[in-house]
Amino acid sequence: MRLATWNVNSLAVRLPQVLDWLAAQSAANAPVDVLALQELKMADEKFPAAAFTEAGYQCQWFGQKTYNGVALISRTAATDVVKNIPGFDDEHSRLIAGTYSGSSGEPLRVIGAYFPNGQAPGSDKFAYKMRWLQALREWIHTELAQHPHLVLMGDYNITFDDADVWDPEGMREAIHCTTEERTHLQALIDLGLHDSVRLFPQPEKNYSWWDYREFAFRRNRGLRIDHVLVSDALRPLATTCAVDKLPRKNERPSDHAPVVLTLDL
DNA sequence: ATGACTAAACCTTTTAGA
Repeated sequence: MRLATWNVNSLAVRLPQVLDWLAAQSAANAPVDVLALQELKMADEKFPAAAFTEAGYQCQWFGQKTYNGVALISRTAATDVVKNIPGFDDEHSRLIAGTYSGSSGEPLRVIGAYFPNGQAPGSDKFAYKMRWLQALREWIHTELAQHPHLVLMGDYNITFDDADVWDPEGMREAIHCTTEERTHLQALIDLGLHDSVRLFPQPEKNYSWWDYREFAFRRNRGLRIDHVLVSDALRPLATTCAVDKLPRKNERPSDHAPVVLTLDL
């Protein structure tokens, strides 16, 4: 199975690129089984379900006007779909989960999430990010008990460490790099999850997001903030995980690139 | 330069992203 996450920064703008990318994966004999999208920035009634259906995919989506919004695009149908963190009252559409079947029928829980940005340490938005992270950890704890094969992927808006930051000195304790955010990320890891990208050899300065300004992509001034976390039971089944920088070279690209995981499942 | 670019909406200006 191949799973991917991609913050598309407006699905209305990026739909052709998403369809092209999915088709290119299939053409390379590496079809994507589940693609988690973030930042749809569209109300549910505007979601282009027909375009995905015509391309051979099923969809679950949870959008909102202007901001946020997440979806799961898949070859097979999802069951037990959950939207947002149960028990956490949230005005934003940030999380969607579904259960899929592996090649031998074993269930795989897939959670796609758009973590809050947090704006700046000390801000109201930062406090919301911390509350959201706490609620996520508590819910993932219960999810892991029910679903040993679990993938939590999306735009985390958090770097693990200096290796994920193009300018670690300049961004010391800045948003996406604070100790408080990284402590929450580590708390997720401590539930029994693994950073798939770090399970495999990677290029130097391996990022998933680059600012639109100042030719940041061309200069590879980026951050690794899009992550694919796999559960303990899935870890031995992971065979590759990498950032696909190709779509970031498109005309009118998203500022994020997809991250793709391959599983022996 | 709390800027630079992109996207959406209350659209020639503001809000948000990261």
